Amino acid sequence: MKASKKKKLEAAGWKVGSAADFLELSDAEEMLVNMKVALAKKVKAMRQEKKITQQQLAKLIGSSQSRVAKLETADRSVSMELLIRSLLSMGATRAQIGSIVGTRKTKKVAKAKKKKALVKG
Amino acid sequence: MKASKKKKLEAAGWKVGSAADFLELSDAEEMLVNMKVALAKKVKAMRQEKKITQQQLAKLIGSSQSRVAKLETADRSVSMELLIRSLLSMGATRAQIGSIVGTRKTKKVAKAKKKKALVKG
DNA sequence: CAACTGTATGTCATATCCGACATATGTCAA
DNA sequence: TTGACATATGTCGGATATGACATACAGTTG
Repeated sequence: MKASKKKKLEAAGWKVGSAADFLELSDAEEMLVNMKVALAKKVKAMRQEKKITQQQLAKLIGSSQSRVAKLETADRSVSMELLIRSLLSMGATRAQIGSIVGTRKTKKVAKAKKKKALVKG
Repeated sequence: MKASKKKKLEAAGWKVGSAADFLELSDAEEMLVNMKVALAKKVKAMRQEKKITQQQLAKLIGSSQSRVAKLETADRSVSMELLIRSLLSMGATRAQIGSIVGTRKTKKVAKAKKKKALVKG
């Protein structure tokens, strides 16, 4: 978080910690979730492009249809690892995956959510 | 795997399956490992650039020195998730991480390892 | 309507990953 | 040498992710 913003928030009565504080963590957490959602969408897109069912993809990656469904909906029980493994198994290149990971989709709601996450001091 | 290469291998007496075969999986696995190693190196590089100890980084990400050590050596017990989370906690951008994920480091040993992984038919 | 296909959701036992701790190794200075 | 500090390695109980299964839901076809 920028120092100017932090000062403003503190002046408004918000409790803002240091380095490992709530906000920073939630920032990282949010980015992680966004990455997962982006990867999940790619899994679904690639599968549909290949015209195969979740069942078939499941077999391809040695898993089950239900887990593939969770993968594509970015369920909280799925790891980054499995998402990437799935993409690789469908033939995605590291460059493609890197592009997804590195491309931030601008979201308008971000700010509102962030404010909610703050703790009134 | 390219069709030409597959044909060659089969002619030489190697058993080569289809889509979900051993080779493809081990390819994905190898890429995954390579990604992890690249991310691990970045964790170490960023930490050293910030001139902080593993202990301090551990505190920053809510972990322990031993786990940070494993992180930086790409121990098999560390997940992609934790690697990325650590980078984000140190202030890495999605673009930076995406670049690491997407950049393949050419390795000469790859071919030899691949041949070893084949199953004589 | 029923029957079928594809996808989503909930649950569970087990496998994997986690932080934490002890301890080893390595380096440098007193 | 001893001590202090940074990093690596092994282990362990608890937390989380896993594949598998049942089942619900949504289309489509007959």
